[in-house]
Amino acid sequence: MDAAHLSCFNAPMNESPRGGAGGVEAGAGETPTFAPLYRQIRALLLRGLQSGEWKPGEAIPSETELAARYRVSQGTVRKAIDELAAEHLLVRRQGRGTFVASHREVRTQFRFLRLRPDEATLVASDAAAPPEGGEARGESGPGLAMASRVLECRRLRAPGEIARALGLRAGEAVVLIRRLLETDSRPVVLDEIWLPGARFRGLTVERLDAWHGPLYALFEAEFGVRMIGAAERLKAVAADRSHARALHVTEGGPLLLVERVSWTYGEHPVELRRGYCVTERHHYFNQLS
Amino acid sequence: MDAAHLSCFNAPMNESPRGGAGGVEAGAGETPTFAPLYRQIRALLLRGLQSGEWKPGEAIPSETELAARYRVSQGTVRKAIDELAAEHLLVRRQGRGTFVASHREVRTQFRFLRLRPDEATLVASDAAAPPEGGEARGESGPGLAMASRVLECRRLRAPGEIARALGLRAGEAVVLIRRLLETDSRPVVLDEIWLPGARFRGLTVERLDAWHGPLYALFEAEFGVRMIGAAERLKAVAADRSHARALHVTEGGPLLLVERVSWTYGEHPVELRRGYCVTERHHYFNQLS
DNA sequence: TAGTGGTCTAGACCACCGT
DNA sequence: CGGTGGTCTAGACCACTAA
Repeated sequence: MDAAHLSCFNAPMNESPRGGAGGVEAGAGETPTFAPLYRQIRALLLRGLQSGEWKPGEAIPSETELAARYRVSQGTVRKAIDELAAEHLLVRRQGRGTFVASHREVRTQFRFLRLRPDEATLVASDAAAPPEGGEARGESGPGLAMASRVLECRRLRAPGEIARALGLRAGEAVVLIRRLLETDSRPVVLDEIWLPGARFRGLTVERLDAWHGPLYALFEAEFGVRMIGAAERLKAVAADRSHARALHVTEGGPLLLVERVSWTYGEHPVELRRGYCVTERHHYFNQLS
Repeated sequence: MDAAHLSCFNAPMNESPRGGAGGVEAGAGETPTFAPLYRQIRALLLRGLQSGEWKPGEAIPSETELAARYRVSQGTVRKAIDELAAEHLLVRRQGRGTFVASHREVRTQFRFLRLRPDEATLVASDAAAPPEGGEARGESGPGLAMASRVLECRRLRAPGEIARALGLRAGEAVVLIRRLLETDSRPVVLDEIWLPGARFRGLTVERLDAWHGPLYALFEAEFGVRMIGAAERLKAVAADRSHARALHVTEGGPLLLVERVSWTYGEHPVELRRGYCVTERHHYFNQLS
């Protein structure tokens, strides 16, 4: 990671024809072929994150140091970091530094868990940052920590439909996890999780059982796969016999089906998940703005 | 709106003890009692929006003019506007100016309509701004324009539960709208919409029938109520007899229930909505990031 | 006390837009 | 062409954090 990667002339603006609203040619055949400086810095930071140069939970270099390294002003680095922080890829902490976001932190761990008990208040003031204090409390917060019981975890060849969603060729190896989430030993969610086999070698039932905490934290810590985004589709469906038995509901009763494709850096899909949820005492929460 | 509203000493920073990370005392008993300058500017802009000084679709003064008016630098105004633009309250248009967001624009009109036909692609590249061209096309885009058939619109006294959600006293006047959304003359959503009577005087079936376009655009244009956010709860429920008849589904079959509380400026709730959706050919879409 | 992110300013130049 | 937002810089000072 060096200033040489920057595809522009990096003298101070007053002496160069660079500045302004436009930008400069992007390096190495990127799609836009033209981007402002701070987006190039952003791309460099992104590369560092993707390559594992800075790992989840670790601090990246200070703004001053990055500015010196890339030969740009601190303000430009700042704007690049601002964007990555807005996307929850980085977390800024005043006085301490800027850190790579991690699913092991309580802060972010509920962004991907939208199922909540009905007692939670409807009017959410999540938008504003919370008072930044309850970081150590283990399991309160908006979502509830549900107990996970892994039913199976096996490797098989990807059916066409799964392969398509994960960007694999049909027949490539995938991992299938089936698990049950429960509260008060009442089953709430039946999950079916598909992962590309290549990235998740060595993922077994034992490994899953030994892990206490969010699944994505395991993926990040053990397999270097950090989930950064997902798209979900929700439907109401009727429970079939197997669902009914696993979830202790009547056959034909209503279930909330949540289909999710989640991705890592570069919008590369790495998980397909189907969750069948009992919504008698829980609901899926969403905030529009 | 005048510089006098600013609760701080507005000389250039080098001559004043203001600058820095902290901020200055907020005016008139606000909650935080302390906020950086750009947040005060933000609050002033917000006040202008809320008071109707600048109406949806109109341009607000230029950054330069606002900077002069409030006696701060353009960068500070800029940061305030950045936040409001990120919350979709303002829309920046290079070369033209900054405009008050409006539900009449196609751009924003699908942010509150999450139900989509199943044919829509799952992997969404919504995150990046679209190539900014198809602004005039009427009804393509991610969501589909469903035909609305108003079943009833009447005024009544708010039941306790409704009053609580809308921040009213039980028994205050509310408007109840019931409507059916359909595609290809197939019913898809049965909506039940509760509004505070005081803000929506003169809302009738005729008024609704005469309006072609999003409901929120009507609210904004005719009643000066601009929706800026909402919280939703989703559940899977079994269709009762009346739902079954209205939606042409079998009694007991699965329906997606979407409960929504939406609010205007100041997070003041102004709508409670319950939608029962048939998800045979449609799904609720959500993007996590 | 030294280092970090956070705020604010001032000024330059640019791309875009309507006229 | 003049005005608007968009980018970039340089430098100052502040609040917060850890040693």
